[in-house]
Order: sequence, then structure tokens, then C-alpha cells
Amino acid sequence: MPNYSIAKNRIRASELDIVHTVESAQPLTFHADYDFANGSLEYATNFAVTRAKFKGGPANATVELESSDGAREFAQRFRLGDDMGEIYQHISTDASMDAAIKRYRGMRVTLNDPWETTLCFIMSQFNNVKRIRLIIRRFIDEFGTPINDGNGGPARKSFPTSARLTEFSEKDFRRCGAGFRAKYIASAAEFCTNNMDLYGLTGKSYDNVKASLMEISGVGDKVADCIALMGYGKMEAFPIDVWVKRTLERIYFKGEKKRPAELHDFADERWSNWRGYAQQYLFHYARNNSLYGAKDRKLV
DNA sequence: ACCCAGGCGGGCG
DNA sequence: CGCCCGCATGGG
Repeated sequence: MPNYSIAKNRIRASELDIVHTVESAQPLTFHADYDFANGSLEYATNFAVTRAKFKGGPANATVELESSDGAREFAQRFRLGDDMGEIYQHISTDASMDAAIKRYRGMRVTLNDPWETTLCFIMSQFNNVKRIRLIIRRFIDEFGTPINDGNGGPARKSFPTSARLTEFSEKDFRRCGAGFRAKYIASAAEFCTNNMDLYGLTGKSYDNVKASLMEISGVGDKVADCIALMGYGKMEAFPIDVWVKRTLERIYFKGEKKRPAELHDFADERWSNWRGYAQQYLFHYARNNSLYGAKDRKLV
């Protein structure tokens, strides 16, 4: 039985919780607008605007798109083809994971444009989610190209391509609040336009993709894993940020400090090829629980 | 005021 | 290799 179905502009999907998905700090949510009162999401992609309205509970969600054009892309972007039952079975290895899954059931890892993902996660280093959103929005405002959504709605701009950003300089990026990351972004935009084809990496192995990404200045182990996971759909990727590190140490190592390499090995063994999903649930769980040092928060 | 944030590159031992 | 440091900036 398929995990979702599309009929014209209506999508039915099991295990899709849009709220937790947009709150879990993935590239799409760094600039998409979600209206909590209406249960509607709006985002720009591929020079088109997609508007979606969500109905029903997360267990059996219905998504109504403004037009049928974006349906296939929506399904791809929210990974509706994933068998969440199978995934949960793989990653529910203990009481902590069970709790995270129970609380955030239906939260998806999203699949985003590789360059968009690269820029967002270069921006993420030594930064916080709220400020990443702020800076990314400024980048879209400043450097994005206007989209005619044919609806008379609020103006939208496309996410600036790497080629587009080569028309600007480190100084311009700094003006958007990128700070010391501005030089990485200038370098990455140039490199990804002239030296590396990010879109040519699709279909390569996780190890291959990650190694290539790490050739980009400003992309290290953690950021490369984020891009592999959310820009290429590599579920073997396990990004270890401060939240995930703290949480793993706390839950599985009695609070002892562990080096990333050891935590990578631990995750590989424990969650096998679905560790990307395990990571996203751990990350979101940690960020929303004071137990792990988080302050109370709603949407950031 | 002080502290932290989805880390990284470079320099040192 | 591993370790340590500085880094821009806005919000709690």
C-alpha cells in the first residue's frame, strides 16, 4: 500500500505533521511561511510559489494545494514516500527515542535544493536558528529574483542561486548580517558556480557526496552531513551539532564528553541507514526540552 | 552586562 | 593527527 496519494491538487498522506516539520529548523523552514491559525504553508521553489492548506490530523493528513502543479514536488520535498512505520521501527531503540517519536510523530526530514541547503547550513555555523532565519530572509530579499505568482498575493522572491550570488561580494553578505561567514559564502558561491556541480552529485553515494561537499570552504563534517541529509536525502548522514552531542552524551554516555567520531560510530551501529531520521528527532527533542538545556520555545 | 547559538579554518605541539 | 582559538551578531 502506498504511503501517499495524489488526486489533482489534493494529497493524502499518513504520518505527516507539518507543524513539527516546519519547527524543526530545516532549510525550507528558514524562509517558508506557516500560518498556525489557518494551517497553511507558503513557500517559493523553482521560480514558483506553492501554497498548501493542511487538514485532518497527522496520522492521516490531507494537503490541499492551490494548484495541482506543485503536488509531485510537494511529495518529494516532504518525503511522503517514506514508510514512517518502518523508519520508526528502525530508530525506536530505547525509551528516549520512543518518547521523541511519540511526541513528534509525523515530523519529516525534508528534501531541499542542494545549493539552498548549502548556503543555509554554512550560515548556521556558530549561529542560532532564529538568526539564521533572519539572515536567510535578508538574502532572499536582497539577492533573490521576483516571482510572479499570478495571484496578486504578496511578492515572493526565489532563493538566490550560487551564480546570482557571484554578482555580489563579501561586503554585501556582511551587510545582511552574515558576519564572519560572509567570506565562506562568497567563496562557496564562486566555487559552486565555477568548480563544482552540486546538482551532479545527486545519485552518488553518501560518502562521495559528503567528501565532495567538504571541498567547499566553510563546509566541515557537521555542515556536510546536514547538506547530505537535507539537500540530497542521504539518510546515512548524522549531523552532530551542540544539541545532538549534548543529548547523546546525556542519554547514552552518562554525561561523559565524547568526540564526534565516537558519536558517529555509535549512531552508525545503533540506527543503521536511517540515522538521519534518528538525528532529526533527537535534535528537535533536545531543542524543546529544558532537560537538555533548552529554553521554552514555540516557533523560532 | 554576560552568555549562547544546527562549527569551521588555521595554527600549534 | 588532536587540541585550541578567534570569529560577527542578535536575542535571552
